Amino acid sequence: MATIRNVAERARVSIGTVDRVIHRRGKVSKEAEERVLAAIEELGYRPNLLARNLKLKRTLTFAALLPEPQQDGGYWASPTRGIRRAAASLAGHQVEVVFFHHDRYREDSLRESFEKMLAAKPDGLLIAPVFPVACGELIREIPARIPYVFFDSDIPAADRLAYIGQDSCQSGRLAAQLLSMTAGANRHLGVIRVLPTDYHIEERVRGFRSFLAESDEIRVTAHDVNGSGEQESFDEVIGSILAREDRPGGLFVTNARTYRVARAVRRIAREEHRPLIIGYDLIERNVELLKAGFIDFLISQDPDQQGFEGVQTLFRHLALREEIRTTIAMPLDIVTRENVAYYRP
Amino acid sequence: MATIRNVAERARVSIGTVDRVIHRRGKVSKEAEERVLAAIEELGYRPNLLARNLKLKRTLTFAALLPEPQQDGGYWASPTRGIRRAAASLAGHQVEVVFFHHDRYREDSLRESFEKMLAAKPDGLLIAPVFPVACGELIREIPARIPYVFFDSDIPAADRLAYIGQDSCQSGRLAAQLLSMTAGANRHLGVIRVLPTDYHIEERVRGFRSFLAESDEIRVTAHDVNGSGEQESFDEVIGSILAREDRPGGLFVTNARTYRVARAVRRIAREEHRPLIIGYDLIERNVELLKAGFIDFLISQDPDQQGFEGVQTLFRHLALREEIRTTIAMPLDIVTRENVAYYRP
DNA sequence: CTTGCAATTGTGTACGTACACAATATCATC
DNA sequence: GATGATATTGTGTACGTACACAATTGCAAG
Repeated sequence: MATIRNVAERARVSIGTVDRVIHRRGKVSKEAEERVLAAIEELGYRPNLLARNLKLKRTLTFAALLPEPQQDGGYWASPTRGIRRAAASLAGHQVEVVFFHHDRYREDSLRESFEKMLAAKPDGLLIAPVFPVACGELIREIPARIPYVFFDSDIPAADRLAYIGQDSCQSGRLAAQLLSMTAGANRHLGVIRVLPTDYHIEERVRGFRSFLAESDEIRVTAHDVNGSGEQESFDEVIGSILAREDRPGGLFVTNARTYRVARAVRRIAREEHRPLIIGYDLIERNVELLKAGFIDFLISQDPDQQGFEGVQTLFRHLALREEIRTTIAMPLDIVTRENVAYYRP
Repeated sequence: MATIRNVAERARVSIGTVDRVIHRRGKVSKEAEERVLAAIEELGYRPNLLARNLKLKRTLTFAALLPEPQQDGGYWASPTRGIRRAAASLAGHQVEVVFFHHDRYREDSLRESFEKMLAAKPDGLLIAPVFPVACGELIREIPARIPYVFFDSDIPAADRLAYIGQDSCQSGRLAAQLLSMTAGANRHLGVIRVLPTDYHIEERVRGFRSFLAESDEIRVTAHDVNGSGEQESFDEVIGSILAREDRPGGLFVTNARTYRVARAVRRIAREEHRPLIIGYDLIERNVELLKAGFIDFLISQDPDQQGFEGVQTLFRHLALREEIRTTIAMPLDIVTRENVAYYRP
């Protein structure tokens, strides 16, 4: 394995010059720089990370800003775990992560956590921008030298290092495909839109409709239900859907509250006549009902992995100075009773 | 973080003595040793692996033993890529991987590559044991100090460091679930067993049957076809299946040759009456037919990731001295036309 | 041909560890 | 007490890198 010294010898300069070229610290003549770059290329030189990190003895501190882990049915525990996992695997590289959680439904809580996060002077940020508008403002306060990565949701206009997450529209298409294949003779599907709506929910619905628009024969009806309300409100909406003459053969639930729809269906519909149910996210209550056979499909976007990749991305950028792709899409995992055991929540 | 020097100061000895205690190299008085051990304990000293490995200047060489990349429709290119990817990402840690490919259908070719591999004196092995019996014999030749990891297939009796791969039986169950959900009113499913059969194929069929055994009403018929034969032999078998009075509503193809079944079906069946087709592996020809709508589902086990994880596992064991889980199951990815873009082949 | 100054290049040290080798302590023997 | 042998302990160097600082070069002005 070539060392900086080998490069220096081949380029007929000292290791100091090679070092300056590698770190773009200037003060190098054009000829020397060219020879060094050529030598690096020819020898396939890669800096020895052991030696580099040993010398730097640097501790990189990343800050993660996301909702409280237990919110949204424990959904946010997943990226939290992924971030922890990444931090542990990079511990040998002196990487540390500090968490700043906030209330997912209170904007002032986000602002407060955001300020605290900046006050901690981290080397990189990992942000789940659940309030797109507020976040869009706040990120202007981030000093230019601090790179930040979005996960879960995106703000494309922002000067982010990367976005890691889902393709909501495509996941809606996928749901439509699965339901139209499994609904059998029944050519009517229902969409349960859980309020308050957000970007993901709208995109999912859009994708769902766009897929079905291509097939002529399937009809879609949409139904709104208040997500933060009591179970009764779900029972009511589901009850009215199931009471229709043309009851749908499948229901598409647009977010993680799928378990509430499934519970309502379980209570109201006779087992052999229940509609298929497809929803989102491997939160505990959804998985339970999937295993029990009351939910048929869950679409997951490996939120654990999103957190993991986020930390890795910051690390690769800051410690390894790698080029970073700006969008990293997670697979659209289709999870059923039979493969649920192989997916991380 | 405490260093060996801190320990030496606290124990009132030189770092040389501490070093001798740590490595149990003797030549240390009882009193000194006691003081050193106490100091290590009190300071919570852990050797810095960066510095250790830097000093030892150890280059880890891993050897990968697997079939030629282009075999099985290019299937083996995937783990090859994953292994390369891991090697690249660990290049800074002085990790190198050497490939030893063999002919997937010739046992003597395996033996030959195996000997070459051992002759290269690698620090760790990554093996796809496609000939379980022959492999079971050959691994006895591996010196005890060289750890090895299996991927793709397993030999549980072997003293492997880890197995990374698929749960074939469960994937069969998953296929059965998907087909029974999508086959609609038709309560008859077909299994296409591609010869020569192997462990995976048998397990997949077993899982498929075990799922359907739990439901009373679905009937299964199995059909054998020679995988290495001409397309005509496929056409013939499929033709006879489709000519039956009770033609199946779905076909389960037990390995990567799914594209051949799909082609036969395309040629013979009228589009609106074709059975659903579910098969395995994101090889090029399968993906093409999935996108074109002639295959409905492909089950994938991220073979790229299997290779990647294999290298990472060896690295973590040898360089970081981590504890290793002995079985690492890949997710059973369900791939359709609508989410295929998000999966690596 | 100096001198002064900027541009460029080279050198030394430290990071924490492993190990060879030098240095010192201990102790029996004469 | 001197000698030598052995047990114990301390020191120096190297691993490959980053960076501060020293040294050298080039070049225009005097």
